[in-house]
Amino acid sequence: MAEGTVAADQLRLFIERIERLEAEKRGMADDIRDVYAEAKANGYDPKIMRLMVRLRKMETHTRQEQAAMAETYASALGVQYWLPL
Amino acid sequence: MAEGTVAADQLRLFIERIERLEAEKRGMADDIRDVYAEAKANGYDPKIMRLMVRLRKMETHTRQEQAAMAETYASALGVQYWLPL
Amino acid sequence: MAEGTVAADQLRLFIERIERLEAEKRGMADDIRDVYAEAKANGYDPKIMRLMVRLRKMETHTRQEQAAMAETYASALGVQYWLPL
Amino acid sequence: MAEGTVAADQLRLFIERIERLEAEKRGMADDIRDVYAEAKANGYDPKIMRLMVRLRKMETHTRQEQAAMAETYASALGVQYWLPL
DNA sequence: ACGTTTGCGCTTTAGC
DNA sequence: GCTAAAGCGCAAACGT
Repeated sequence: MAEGTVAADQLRLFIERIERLEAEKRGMADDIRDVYAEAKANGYDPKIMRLMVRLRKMETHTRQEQAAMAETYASALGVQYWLPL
Repeated sequence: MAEGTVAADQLRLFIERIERLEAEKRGMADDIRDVYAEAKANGYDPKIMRLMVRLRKMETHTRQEQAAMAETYASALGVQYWLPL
Repeated sequence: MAEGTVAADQLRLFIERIERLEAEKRGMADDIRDVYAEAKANGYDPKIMRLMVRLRKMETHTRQEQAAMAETYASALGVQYWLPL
Repeated sequence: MAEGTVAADQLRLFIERIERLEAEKRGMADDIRDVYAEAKANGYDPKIMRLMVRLRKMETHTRQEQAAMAETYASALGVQYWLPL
C-alpha cells in the first residue's frame, strides 16, 4: 500500500472524528432547544429562563474575572498578595 | 408543601438541565479543538482541514452557486483567484 | 506644583490620546460595516465581497501554496472540489 | 458601455473604499502602538497603562450593560419602568 | 528571538 | 429576513 494512501486514510479519520463530534455538539444544542420548548409547554417563559441562565453564568464568570483582574493588577504593580483563602 | 414551591422546583430543574447540556456542549467543542491539535501534531494543516469540513458540509448546489458568484466577482475585480471559499 | 502632579498629568495625557485613537479606530470599523451594508443594498453579496478583500490582501505565492495543499487534501478525501481554483 | 462593466466598476469602487478604510484603521492601530512606546520611553509601564485603559472602558461599558440588562429584565417580566432620570 | 497567553475581530448561529 | 449574541480563530503582546 502506498504511503500516500496511509496519509489519506489518517486524514480521513481525523476529519470523520471531527464531523462526529460536531454532530454530537449539534445534538446538544437541539436538546437545549427542546428543554426550553418543554418548559414553555409547562407555562414558563423561555425568554425569562434564558435571562436567568445568563445571569447565573455571569455571576460565576464575574467572580473569576474579578480574581483574574486582581491578579493582573497585583502583578502589574509588583504587589505581593494573598487571597484570603 | 405550597404550590409556589412546586413551581419553583420545577423551574430549577429545567434551568439545571439546560446548564448541564450547555456544559456537555462545551465539552464537545473542547474535544473538537483537541482533534485539530492532534492532527496538527501529525503534520496536518488545521486551516485546510477546516476548509474541507466546511466543503463536505455544503450541499453541492450551494457550492456551485457560491463558486459561480465568486468567479463573477473575481473577474470583475481582476483577481487571480485561486482559493479558499 | 509638585513633581507627582506633573507625572500624573503626563500619564493622563497619554491615556487620553490612546482612548481618542481607539475611538477613531472603532469609527473606521463602523464605516467599513456601512460600506458593506450599502453594497448589499445595491445587490452585492457581502460574504463574497469579504472573500475578495481577503484574496486581494493575500500574496500570490501564498494563494498558490494554499490552493495546492487544499487540492491534495480534497483528493485524499474524495471531495469534489471544483470550487474555487 | 456594457451593463456588466458598470456593475464591475461599482463593485470595484465598493471594494476600494473598504480597503482604504481598512488601511486607515490599521494606521490607527499603529498610532496606538506608538503612543504606548512613547509612554514607555518616558518611564511608564505599558502593561499598567493597558490595564488602566481597560478599567476605564469597563466602567463605561458596565453602566451601559447594566442599563440594557435592566431593560431586558423589565421587558421580559412585562414591568413598566422608568429610569430615575 | 520564540513560545505562551491573552485580547480583538470576524463568522456563524439562534431568536424574533 | 434581520438583528443581536455567542463561539472561534487570529494576531499582537508579554515573559523567558
